[in-house]
Amino acid sequence: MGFSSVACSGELVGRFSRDSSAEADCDSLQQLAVVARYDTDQPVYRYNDPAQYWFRVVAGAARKAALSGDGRRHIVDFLLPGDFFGFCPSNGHHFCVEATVAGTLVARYPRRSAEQLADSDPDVARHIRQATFESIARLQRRMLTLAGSSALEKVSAFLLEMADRTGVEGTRWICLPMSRSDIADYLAMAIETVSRTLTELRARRAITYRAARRVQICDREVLETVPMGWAGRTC
Amino acid sequence: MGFSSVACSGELVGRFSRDSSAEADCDSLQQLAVVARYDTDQPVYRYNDPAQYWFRVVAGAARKAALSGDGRRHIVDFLLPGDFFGFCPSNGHHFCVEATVAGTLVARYPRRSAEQLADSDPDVARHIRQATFESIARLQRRMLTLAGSSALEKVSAFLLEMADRTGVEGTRWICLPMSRSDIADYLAMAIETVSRTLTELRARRAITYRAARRVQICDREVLETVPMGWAGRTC
DNA sequence: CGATGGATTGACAAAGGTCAAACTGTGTGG
DNA sequence: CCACACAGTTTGACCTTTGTCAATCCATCG
Repeated sequence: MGFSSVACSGELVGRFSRDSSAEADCDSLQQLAVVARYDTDQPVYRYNDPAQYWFRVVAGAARKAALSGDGRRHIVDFLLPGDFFGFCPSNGHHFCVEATVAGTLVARYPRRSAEQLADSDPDVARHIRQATFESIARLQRRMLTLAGSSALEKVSAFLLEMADRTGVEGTRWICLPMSRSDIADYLAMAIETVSRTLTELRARRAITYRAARRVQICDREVLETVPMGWAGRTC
Repeated sequence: MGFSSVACSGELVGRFSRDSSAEADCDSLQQLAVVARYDTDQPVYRYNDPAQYWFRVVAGAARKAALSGDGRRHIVDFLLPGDFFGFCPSNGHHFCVEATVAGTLVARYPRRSAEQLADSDPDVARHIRQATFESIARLQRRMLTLAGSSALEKVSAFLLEMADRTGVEGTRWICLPMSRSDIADYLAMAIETVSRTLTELRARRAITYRAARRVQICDREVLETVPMGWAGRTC
C-alpha cells in the first residue's frame, strides 16, 4: 500500500512534462496533470469517493467495477493507456477503479481547475468533449459485446477488442493485462466458461497461447465470424 | 412515411420557443433546435448517416439500436424525454435511432453550429459536457442491468429503471413506451423469457398489469431485493 | 523443490433459448 | 354493435448452454 490518503492512493511519480506526446493533447490540460503509480489491485478511487479529479491512464491498465450486495463484482470498463475516466455527473464516484497490473501509471487532473480551464479555453473544452464522446462510444461497443448471445461470441469480441486496443501494430500477440477472473466479471460469465471458451477457440485454431495472458490471434476471421459482427459499432 | 430525406425524416413541427422550460436549459442552445415528429418505428437517423446533428427527445420515446449480420437486433439505449443523443466521435452514426411510440418529438441541433456555440459560450460547453456525463452514467448503469445474472434480476432492474425515468411522482404506474420485443432486445434475452419473468413477478405480487404496457409496481422492495442492488450506479 | 494461487477440466443441475400453440386486445368492416 | 383478423403476448414442452461444485493441473516464486 504505502500511501493511504482516501483520494490520493498511489505513489506520486511527477508532473506531466513530455512535450513530445504522440497525440495532439492539449498542453494546457496536460500541465494540470500529476501522475501516480499503482500496484496490482491498488485503488485509484473507491466507491463514494468525492469526484475531485478526472483521470487518464498513462501506462498499464485498470478496471472500473461495481460491487453487488451479495459480493459479486461487475467490471464496467477496462481502462488502457490513453483512456480518460472519472467523468461524473454527480459529486461522488459510484464505481471503484483499481489497477490490474503492477506499475500502472495514471494521470490525475484536478476537476475544478480542469473545468475552469475548459471554460476559458475552447480547445480544452473540445478536447474533453471528444474524450467523453469516445468514452460513450467505448461503452456502447462494450454493451454489444455484453449482449452477445453465446460465450463464444462474447469471448471472441473481447479478444478482438483487446487486440484493437492493446495491439502492437503488425503483431498478432495480445498481452492481456488482467486475470481470467477479471475477464469473467467483464463479460458477465463464469470464470470456468471463459476458460472453456478459450480452450475451444484454441481447438478451432483461432488463437494460441502458452502463458494464460499471452494470446496470439492465429485466425482473425474465426473470431470475427463467430459473433456475426454488429452492423454498427459506435454512436 | 411522408418525408424521405435521409438525414431529416420526421415531420417538422417547429422551432423551440418555450421560454418556460422547467429545466435551466441553455437558451442559446435551444435557439438552434428544430423539433420534428415521428411515428412508431420511424427512424430519426440510420446506420451510417452523417452525424450532422445532436438530438434530444422532447416527448415520446425512441430506441438506439445496432443490427447484427444475422438479423438480430440489440437495443443499446432507450431514449426518453430530456435525453440527449447522437454524440459521436466519428463522422457517421453507427447505430440507428427509431421512435418507439407514435407522436414522438425530437429536437435537433445542427452539430456544426452547436460546436461553434460551445466554443464561444462556456455555459453551452458546460451544459453539453454535463449531458454527455449523464449519458455515460446511464450507459454504465445499463451495463449493470445487462450484466445481471438472472432473468429476474434483469427485468426487475429494467422496471425500476423505467419507473425512475418515466415515473410520474407518487404514482406507481409505469407506462412502458415499448413492446416486449424491444424489452427483450434491450435486455439481451428471448421475448418469451421477458414474458415469463413478468408473469413470475406478478405471481410474486411485485407488479400488476392488465394491459401489457401499463404496469403497476406493487412491491418495490421485491424488485429491489431480487437483483441484490449494485453498490454503485453511476460514474 | 515444494507451496501457492490462478487456470483448466469434468460431471452435473439449472436457467434460459427455441419451437409451437393458444390467448388477448385492438381495430376493422359488415 | 358484433364478428373477425391480426399483431402482440403468453404459455407449454423440450433441449442446449452455461453456471456450480469439485478435482486437477500448472506457473511462479520463495
